[in-house]
Amino acid sequence: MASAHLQKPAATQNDLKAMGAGGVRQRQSLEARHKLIEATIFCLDKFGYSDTSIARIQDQANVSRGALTHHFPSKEELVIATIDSLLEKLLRPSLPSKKLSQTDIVADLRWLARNMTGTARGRALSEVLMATRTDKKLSARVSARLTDWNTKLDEAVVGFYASPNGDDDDVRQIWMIARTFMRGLILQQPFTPDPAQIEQAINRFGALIAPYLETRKRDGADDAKPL
Amino acid sequence: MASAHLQKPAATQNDLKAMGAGGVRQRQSLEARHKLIEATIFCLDKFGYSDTSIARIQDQANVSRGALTHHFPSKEELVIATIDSLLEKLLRPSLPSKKLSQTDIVADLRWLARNMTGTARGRALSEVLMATRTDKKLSARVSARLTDWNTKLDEAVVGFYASPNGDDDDVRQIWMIARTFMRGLILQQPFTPDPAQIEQAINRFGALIAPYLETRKRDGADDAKPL
DNA sequence: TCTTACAGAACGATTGTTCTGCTTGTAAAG
DNA sequence: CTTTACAAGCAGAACAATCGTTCTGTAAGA
Repeated sequence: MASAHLQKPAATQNDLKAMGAGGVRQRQSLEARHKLIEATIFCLDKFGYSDTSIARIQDQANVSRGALTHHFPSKEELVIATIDSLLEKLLRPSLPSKKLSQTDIVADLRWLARNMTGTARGRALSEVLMATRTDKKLSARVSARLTDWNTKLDEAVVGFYASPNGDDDDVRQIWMIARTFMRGLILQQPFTPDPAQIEQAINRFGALIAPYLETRKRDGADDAKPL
Repeated sequence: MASAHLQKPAATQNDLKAMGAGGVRQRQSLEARHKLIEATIFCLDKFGYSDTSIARIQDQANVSRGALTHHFPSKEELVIATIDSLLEKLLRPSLPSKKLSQTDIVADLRWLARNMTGTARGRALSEVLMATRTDKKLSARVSARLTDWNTKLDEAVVGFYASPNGDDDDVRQIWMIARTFMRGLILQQPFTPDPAQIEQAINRFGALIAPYLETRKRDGADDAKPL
């Protein structure tokens, strides 16, 4: 029989905060898992997917090799748990200070760009996305999660924006294009090292799609911000 | 003193054709280099950057280990030569059958998408681009080539397209955005596996930028097609 | 004759995984 | 409330496999 923690989803900060009690054992376990996932994200961002080795991760996490293999019996498990963590955090970014602008779509796009290319989490996700292209084993295990996540995102987006012609599908498509453009920035950066030029391109892109979007009247929960 | 072939640029098909004569020795050398570079591109596309090892490349190229290390004393040299080859071919795509449409910008964009995400060369380039983000040694050696290539591309683009308001810089920016979007498609694909949806997004993106571009009257050489 | 082109063994370093042992929280039995 | 048994959590050695590089030796064109 598999141990309990292996069937649990990835440990997150929320989880850690949520369970102040609940057993010393379980708490330590979740803490270790969390540390390892954070270390993996750090390494993916700093060293890239190919140079993110088990040794480097356990080094960064200050965790013994035995502890690592105990929580994640294979590297694949660790990567998948990391992806889960990345997706969850990217879907519910905790930005209590800066809410949706609701008026300036270009400003929202800038926030989106910063979230996807200007943070370690965003870059780490890009690294694993690139890896899933060729790693079929990994792809088989995460593709469902990715498409699900994308669908959830679409729903969230439609909750925030509307099309002038009332077509929700067009809103979804426009934002899918926006996300694609943002992801492309990571691959375009080697060609265009000047940050100012990148920023101008983001603004210009925002101007291109702004006519086809309008913010929807908010009528309730404001816990999430769409990517 | 370094050997002559190390100072030469990457061997290309053009080079091979150009020098039918020129010494058996040099010819064999260029041929081996070409085979190795092509094998590297194949492996980058099929296995990804992290799983593209020397052993796999020499296996794919049907070349001995000694030959490989002779032509490329380090893996970095091979990767750089491969990048050079990729950039050159992508700047001068030999498409004698299908010339620039000159009228349908969306069709040109589709061609661009196919070239960047639908070919082994395009995907291989994406792999190394992702690698340069974290591999500082590699980045230091290729960043100048990439920015130069980008500039050349801008010039070519301006030769083909114009802005309705006459601002060439705007043409450059629009096409830079287009290239960025295309690159993003590779990273977006795991989220959107449906090819039809991708194609629709490409068409929609084309419609977004088409109003800001018009084809320039061609007045001469039609050897190159801009990316 | 001498350098280029190649063949292939050998190298230490590092990869991810498996294994054995030890500590300790925890829950059931007394 | 103790005691006891057992699994969870963890430490670290050992593993074969593979990584990229370096080396020595051979064949052949210039």
